[in-house]
Amino acid sequence: METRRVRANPGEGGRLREEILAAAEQLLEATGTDEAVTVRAVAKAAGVSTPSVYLHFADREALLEAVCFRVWGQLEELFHRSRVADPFHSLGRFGRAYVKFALAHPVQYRVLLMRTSSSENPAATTCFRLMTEAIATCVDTGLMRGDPGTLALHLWSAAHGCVTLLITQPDLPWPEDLDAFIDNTIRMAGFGVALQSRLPGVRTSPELATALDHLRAD
Amino acid sequence: METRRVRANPGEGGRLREEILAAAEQLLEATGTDEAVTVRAVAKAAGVSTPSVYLHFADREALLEAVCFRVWGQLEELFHRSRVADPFHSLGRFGRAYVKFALAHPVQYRVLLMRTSSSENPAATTCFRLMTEAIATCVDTGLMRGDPGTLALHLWSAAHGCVTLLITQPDLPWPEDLDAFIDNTIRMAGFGVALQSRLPGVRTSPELATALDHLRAD
DNA sequence: TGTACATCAGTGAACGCGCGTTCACTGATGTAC
DNA sequence: TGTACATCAGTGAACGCGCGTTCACTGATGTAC
Repeated sequence: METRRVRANPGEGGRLREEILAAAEQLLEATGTDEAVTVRAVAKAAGVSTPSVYLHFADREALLEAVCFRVWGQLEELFHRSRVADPFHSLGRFGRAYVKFALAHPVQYRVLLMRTSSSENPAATTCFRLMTEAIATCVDTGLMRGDPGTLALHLWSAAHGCVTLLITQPDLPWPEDLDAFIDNTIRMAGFGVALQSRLPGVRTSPELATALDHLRAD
Repeated sequence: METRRVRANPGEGGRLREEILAAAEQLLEATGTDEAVTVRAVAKAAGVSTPSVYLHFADREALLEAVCFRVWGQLEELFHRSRVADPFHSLGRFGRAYVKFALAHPVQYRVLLMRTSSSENPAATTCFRLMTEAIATCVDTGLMRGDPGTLALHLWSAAHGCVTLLITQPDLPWPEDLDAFIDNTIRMAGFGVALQSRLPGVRTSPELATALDHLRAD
């Protein structure tokens, strides 16, 4: 940013805040790591002196969180748009949307959900709520059994594991058709949760094979 | 460590290496974060000057990796001991062992599997191999269908997701009986993988409900 | 219309910190003669 | 048995760095009289 910044007039101080956020986000996505988001680097990228950042953010951590939440807000709307009539189908669409959203914003995902948050974590809370709402409708129809919150944690584990393995271990032998893999991960979780609540005692292959054989009746 | 260190004689220089590793591991587990494992802190904890660390480790990163691999080596033997005759039952035992091992060493797990490793990651490679071997026997018996490697990635995603969510988001409303939750996560993954490969077209509740109804024949 | 003043967005310079790493050195031990 | 020397585990002091953060300050704008 070599062009001379135009100073904001009194009353429009919030303008710089947006410029700082944009610069920080760009820096975050360009470097791929939050370590690059130093107060100095952000200020430089925004074409402003370092102390100016402190006019709008209490400290580095507050800036970093604000940047990550900026994109996170879109997730809720994404879930809304994914909703369809059938609850199980909806659940699958939520899961796929979640994974793809996370993979589209890997650094933000890392900051928000892969660090131990010191205080309460609104990102995690939002995720949990969305997952729970989605699964509650499946429980209502009798398709699944048990506490929606706990079932949601199961489903979320699967989606979260898929995302985080993909992000941090790109060198693993991932299948070529990644969309299909994600799809199957979500289906695995959905099927697994449904089936598991109906076969509480099953632990061995013969028992499971017998149970699954009944499905061939179709 | 206030007691005066006894200097190693020529030929037994490797002794300090072990003492440094032990000190670093203790530091890692006591603080709960790898950020606390600085060269200076480790040297101090080992009762030795800072440059001495460089006699045995190329740099800080090499030290950190060595510390984490120290405990990781136990995982393979743990899998060996978990093996039982029935492959599906084995798979479940592997999964539970994996999750519990990871939760017993959360900081090492974080360093080895929750950071993007610059070079090849032996920890991830080992995990993948163990999972694939375990699932291959299930495929051999016809219980599951598909590429063992890909199925292993599905299973691993579920276990990994469960571990990482538990580690990084302890404030979520986890069920009181955590053992049962872990157990169900693993069963969900196992059931899910098996069922998913047999019902490739299912996407909606009515279809799944019909399929599951057949299981009630037992 | 002109002027003194209050407001406040933004700055330059500096503080202090802990870090990874390097360098020339020490000094106890084992060994060759 | 005594002595000179090579070996090598371990050290003290320092270098340079980038960081987060603070402080006293500037200077353009809007406003009251």
